[in-house]
Amino acid sequence: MAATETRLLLLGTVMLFEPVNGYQLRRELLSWQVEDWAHVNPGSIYSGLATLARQGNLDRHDLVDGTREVAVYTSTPQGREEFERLWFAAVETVDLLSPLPFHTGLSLMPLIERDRIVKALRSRLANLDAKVREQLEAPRDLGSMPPHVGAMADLWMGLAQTEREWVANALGRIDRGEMGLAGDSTSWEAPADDPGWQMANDRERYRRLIRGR
Amino acid sequence: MAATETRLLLLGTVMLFEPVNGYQLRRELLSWQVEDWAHVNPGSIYSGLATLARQGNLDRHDLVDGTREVAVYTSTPQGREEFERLWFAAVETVDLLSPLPFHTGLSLMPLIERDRIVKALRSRLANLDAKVREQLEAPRDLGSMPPHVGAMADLWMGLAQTEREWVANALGRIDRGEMGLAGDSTSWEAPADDPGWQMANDRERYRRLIRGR
DNA sequence: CGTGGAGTGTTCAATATTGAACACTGCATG
DNA sequence: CATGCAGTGTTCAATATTGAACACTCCACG
Repeated sequence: MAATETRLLLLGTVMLFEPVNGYQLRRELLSWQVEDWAHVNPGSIYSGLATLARQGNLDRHDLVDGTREVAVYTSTPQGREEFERLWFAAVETVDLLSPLPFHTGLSLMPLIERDRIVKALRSRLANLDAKVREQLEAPRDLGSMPPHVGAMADLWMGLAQTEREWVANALGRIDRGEMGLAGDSTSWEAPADDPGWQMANDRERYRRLIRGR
Repeated sequence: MAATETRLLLLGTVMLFEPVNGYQLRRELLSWQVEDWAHVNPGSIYSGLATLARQGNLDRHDLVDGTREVAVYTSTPQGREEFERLWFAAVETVDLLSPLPFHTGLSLMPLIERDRIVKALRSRLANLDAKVREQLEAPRDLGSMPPHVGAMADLWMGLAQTEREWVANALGRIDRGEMGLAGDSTSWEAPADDPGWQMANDRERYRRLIRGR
């Protein structure tokens, strides 16, 4: 779990679906096609959850569900604070060659208050600008570096520019209430055919089992 | 060494500077500011070299340099083949959320023949186009996904577009012989003040020591 | 000359990651 | 009602990664 985005992702997903077991998380993340970007294979989910529990960011409940034993996780207050911290770091920190934390953060936006999202994105915008300026003003020892290195720097600048525009645009959309965030006038609702009802059932049962101990 | 870009980077850097020891590699990579992107801390260099040696991609020579023992590495024929394989995979494979293999590949361009670079970049261009088309034609269940997910897809498209243009442009530059690659009419030369002479000395000494065993 | 700080070169224990494999429950099929 | 196959939920040994710490040399400075 060196890659802090695994922490962020697991903590966030638990918060979205708690109480929840490892397999449900795996299924959910697969359905987000997260495996395409984050590197979450079954093993790292379970060990990541264990680590987060050991650190006091999650509570582990060993339930007996019917005949079956199942390990179900819920977030702790400390875990929710940790999530906020990680989320801010992921969204504010610019590293164009490791975009995963940022993308992970974006995908977990709904867990953060609207005002704080705006604050974090504005901060990212500033950081992007700073990095671009830094790059432009760098003592471009032209001639001292091979041409392909210069070309790579161009690519980097292009990516920074693209992201900058996207962030600015996103801030506009949020401002106009178009991002479906909590507190927007027209907050987004999941469609009615409801593919997640199964998990909602489990969740309710888990909740009762936790209470009844 | 799950991240295959560490393999690629180490193998390539050894090929650039062989015979070379772990510390020299570390210094060189630091000077490329590689630690900013790839995650190479001292430990992973040494264990990565050990792994590559165990697999027969590198030879390890335990030399006595003056009074000091030093572990010096050279590439094997198998290692050079492996490098080509890894390089092609890194440059051809499009994963916009893990740009490191591509960047690592770009930084090691000088180790690859010009024609093969062109081939790989053309292939990447095709793969980028394919992914973009796929994304556009995806059954955009508009309304079935929260708006922030759609916004993330927009970001992804923008990045793909930016990279596409850069690759097309780079192909043009290579074609006009502006990239300083081996075989270009005006191949690029390091400036004369020669910051690498120290390593060149060590290299020569290591070569003699290896021969004299 | 000793004392210490910077540079060189490497190891190592603690931790994380990988993905194959396990164990179990339905349940459909011949 | 065996057989096997898809789904559920988790563990584990092998491997990789981390970064602090080690051991050494060189050299400057009081």
